[in-house]
Amino acid sequence: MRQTGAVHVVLRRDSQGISLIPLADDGTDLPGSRTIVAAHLPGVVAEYEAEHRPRWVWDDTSRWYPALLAARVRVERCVDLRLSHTILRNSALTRDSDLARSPPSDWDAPAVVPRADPDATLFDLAFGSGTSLRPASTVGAVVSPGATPVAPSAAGSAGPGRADPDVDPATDPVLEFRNQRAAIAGSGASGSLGLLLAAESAGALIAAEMRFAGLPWSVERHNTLLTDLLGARPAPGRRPANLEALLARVRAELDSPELNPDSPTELLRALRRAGLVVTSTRSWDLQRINHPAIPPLLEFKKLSRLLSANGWHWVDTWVADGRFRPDYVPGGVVTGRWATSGGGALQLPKQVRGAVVPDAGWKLIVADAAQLEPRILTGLAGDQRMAEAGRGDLYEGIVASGAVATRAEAKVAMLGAMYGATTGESGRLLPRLARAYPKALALVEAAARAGERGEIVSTRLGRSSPLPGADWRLAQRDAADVGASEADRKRALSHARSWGRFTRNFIVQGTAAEWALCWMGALRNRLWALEDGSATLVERPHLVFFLHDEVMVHAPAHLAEAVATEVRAAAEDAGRLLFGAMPVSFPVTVAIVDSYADAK
DNA sequence: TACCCCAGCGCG
DNA sequence: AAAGCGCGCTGGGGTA
Repeated sequence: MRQTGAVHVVLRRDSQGISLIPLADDGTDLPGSRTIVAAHLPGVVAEYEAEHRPRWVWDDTSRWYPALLAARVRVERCVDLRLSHTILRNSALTRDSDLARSPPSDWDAPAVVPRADPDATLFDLAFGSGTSLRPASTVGAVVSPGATPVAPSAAGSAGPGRADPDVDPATDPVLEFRNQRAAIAGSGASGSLGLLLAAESAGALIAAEMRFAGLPWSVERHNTLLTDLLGARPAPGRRPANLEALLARVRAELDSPELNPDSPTELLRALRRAGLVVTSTRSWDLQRINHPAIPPLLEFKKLSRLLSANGWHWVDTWVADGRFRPDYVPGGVVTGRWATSGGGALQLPKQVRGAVVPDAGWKLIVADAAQLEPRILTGLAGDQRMAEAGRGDLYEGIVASGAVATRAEAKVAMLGAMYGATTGESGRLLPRLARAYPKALALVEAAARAGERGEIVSTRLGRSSPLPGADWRLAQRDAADVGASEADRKRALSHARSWGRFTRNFIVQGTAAEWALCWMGALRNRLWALEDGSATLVERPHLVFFLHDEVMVHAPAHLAEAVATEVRAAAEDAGRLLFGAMPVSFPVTVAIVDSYADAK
């Protein structure tokens, strides 16, 4: 890999514009620091990117990167200081660092996502600091124009990072970067932590790029789909015809002409008045009841859900120019999984996936990591026998080993092991799984016991679970008191067990999230390398969707097979990155399709 | 009016 | 033949 010039370049908003501050790996100053006006940033970043391929260091990817992408500038790598800070703040590996011992700061606050402001320019949204960078200064004199660098200061810890008296030390990315490098260096696990932070930061780039590119969405197909199921789009405030008809049947059968089925209490009352024994209005519970009102009611619930969650209003709000652009939130879940904000991108029902279609001449490549979490557990535990069972279909392999009789049993038992099932079929099968795969089961059991004691557990790369909350500790304390009642002890035990199920799952879900980040990061690099030339991100094969253990690439049709190959290769990359020589396999199913609905 | 919580259901 | 993890969103229903 070509590596000239600075390894890291910090971007910092200063009173005079934006400073670019080159730093060595350990955070010490390198020559070449300069300050530019915000409007020049994309051009300057593009220059650096072409010449030095630095790792950009910034406070929030979601704040800097969208405007760069809008200016057709893609960066190869970055350090997202806020996401990194959160990991280092909580990791057991860095618990003795200055960073972890310092009081909460601005770096612990959630990212400030710039909200749409009709009067703000693109650059205000991305780079405006609110005080030091109002439009007047943006259009003013260039502080340090073009390629003329500001005179470099001598290398040392007190260089450009403190040169600007207007920079608040509490939010200075240079100081924060140095703190983080020190925490990593002192952790004794700089390899895995470094990989984790690189993967997390790559994820932040991908999240911004996926939002920029958008998920190809056919409003027309979506409308057809809705109309077939619900009837034509109704006037505002009215129900579609099919829904209205179903509701009429339900009301008639329950003899409740005014019934609002969206109100659980009202519905429960109506069902009881009709002589039914019900304690909830959940579809799953209602299914078992034999009454003529139930089938239309279940159908109504299903379609009503579609209408409210992904109906015409949803399309109007979230789909524009043939693209669905959700707000991805990397690290939004404690386990390290992504969350989304708005649009419900991680809950796209199968019902509407037919509306996800590629552009003309393009394909969607949909890939799914098969049985990811059990395989992650295999690697975490170093369970050779489970690795052996997982050479093909893992569940069939478990059956072949003689542990259980059917594939369905193997699946239920594995889920129970990872979630902490105690009763039912899953709980019943667990001992048999434990006999066949003692190493794997011992690992999740140990994580559960740690959680029950209120301790922290960590993923493969070093993301640690939070401590239980105040009410949890209170419950344990009350139960330990001499005057504790039986109810107190039961409550404490229930809390403890519950937290144990969380920590049990945390190590698996969290390590799976790390695997997925490595998979996507590797895939992103591989996709970029597929084509040369000046084509921008969305003119090349690019990621458009991510769903925990599933990715989607939008690519020109002639490259679809090549993309499929890279997707598989990237999965192998991820397995090696996390588990090294451990022979655990991560097969992926890949579908090249003209609609998301046609994948698996 | 604004906000919070719950029930229910979608996804992995 | 169904209880065990992690989420976000909607509509109802309550409170301030």
